[in-house]
Amino acid sequence: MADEKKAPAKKDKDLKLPTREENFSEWYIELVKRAKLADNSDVRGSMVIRPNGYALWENMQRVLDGMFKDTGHQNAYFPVLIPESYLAKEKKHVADFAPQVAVVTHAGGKPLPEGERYVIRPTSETIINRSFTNWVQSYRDLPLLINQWANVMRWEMRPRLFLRTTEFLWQEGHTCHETKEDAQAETLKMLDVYKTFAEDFMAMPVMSGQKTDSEKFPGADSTYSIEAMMQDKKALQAGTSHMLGQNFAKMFDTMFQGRDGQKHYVWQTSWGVSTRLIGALIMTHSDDAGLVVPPKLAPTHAVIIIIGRTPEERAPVKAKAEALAADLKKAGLRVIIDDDETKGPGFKYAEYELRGVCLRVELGPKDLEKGQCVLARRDTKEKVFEPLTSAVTKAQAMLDAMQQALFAKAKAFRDTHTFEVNSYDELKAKADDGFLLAHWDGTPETEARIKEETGLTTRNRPFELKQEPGKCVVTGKDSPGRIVFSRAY
RNA sequence: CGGGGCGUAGCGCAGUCUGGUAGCGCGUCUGCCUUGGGCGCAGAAGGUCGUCGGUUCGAAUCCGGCCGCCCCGACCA
Repeated sequence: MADEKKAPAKKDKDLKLPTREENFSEWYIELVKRAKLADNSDVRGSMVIRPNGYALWENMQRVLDGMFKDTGHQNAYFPVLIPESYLAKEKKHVADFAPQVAVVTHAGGKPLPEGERYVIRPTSETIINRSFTNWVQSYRDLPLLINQWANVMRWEMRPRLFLRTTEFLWQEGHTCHETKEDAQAETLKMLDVYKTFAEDFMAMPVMSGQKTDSEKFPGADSTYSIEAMMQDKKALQAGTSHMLGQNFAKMFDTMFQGRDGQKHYVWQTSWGVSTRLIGALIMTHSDDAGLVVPPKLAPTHAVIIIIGRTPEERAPVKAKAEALAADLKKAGLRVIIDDDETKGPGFKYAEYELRGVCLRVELGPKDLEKGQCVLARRDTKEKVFEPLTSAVTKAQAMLDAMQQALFAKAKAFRDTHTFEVNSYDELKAKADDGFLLAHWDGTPETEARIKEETGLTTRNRPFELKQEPGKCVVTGKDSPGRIVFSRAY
């Protein structure tokens, strides 16, 4: 009695996630940890990607890699260490990346002399161009279409699981072309590949368009992006594609002998998406119960939960579950069976919702009597009783419907949070409301002023947005067309 | 780099103000029980209290240094 302690009881807090409404950022972090997607590591800004999270990445990789191969690209691998001198070759490139680059100053137990130090790649344009210079001799070697899957490192000041980590995984495509037009076409083609991937597989609507000069990649002539809207109405740049022009070719003398017999610099592109996409996926679809992932990328499509009190009850249920699992797998679904007797069904329902399994199949003695099972969809929580004979086709139909529904819901959300604004006051007033389409005079000064005063940045000038002349909301000067402003990750 | 918070069992935390045997919940292990929305009972294992030093008969607790992580801002995919 005397030593009665306040024993924090098992509260909702321990079981449930913070809600998106009360704290979006906390919700995201807790979800990532509780769904076992990733852990923080002891290395600041770095994370451990756990099997549940890595499986998502593997699925993304598989699809994207197929799309790259279909468009004629080949994979290769270049070193993680880049001679520091390479980076220094291009002033703009080095100046913009310098604060983010980790430098290797010691090796072999000794300090490396100045000039022989290495940087850990923040991106690979320079070292890849070093090779390209050797590989390209003639116009017959073009186009050269290369991709690499790799890790890169950028020393970030403010890391966030998946969205911005010091080390991250990505793919970087690097191509060389004979003409400017070919390179420009490649840049836009790969941007479109990203858009297709985002929309058809991630079920995440994106706006593709051109970045402003101040948001451009260091060393590019022009940069294009796909931009998505998260559930907190902030924008997330989900992929970029760069028209590099001849900037890197000139640094590394990457030249070819043309059809005219003369030497020419190649025209280049580069493009990439990263593990940030996992963060985008989470923040686009997930809810307060946990992770929601579109079936096309889900590591697990269905979990069959066996219900029954006694071994006598469970045995026939288990046999039926195994038969059903086999049928589902035959139909191409990724299925697991949960026969753990130490956990109750309620616990399991919550657990698989947290982990983002698309379909829950409940199977118990009562179902066997009726020759049915229960199918529950993750996104809508819709629960149906389905005869076992048609369970496979029903499951497929539910997954298809879920894939469509996730995209439709995300698109509706984005569209209802996209506004045309026609004055600076309106821009300020709606700063937290989503995507704002506004006229801007095109100067970096005005762009910087808007960022300073409102926290809004330009996302891109979307291709799908008809460009009609107007007046800048800040300065009143001429504007060629509206551009998207938003808060952003 | 500035502002804030934190470091005690695998996880979440109490204990620190006011120094005196290291605690609670969850999880884990054993056994029983239970199973259609986060079951129950009994028992058990598990901690150099971030680190180094100081004060003291005695430090998780007081003092000082260091390290690390998280959150909020300035940089970024």
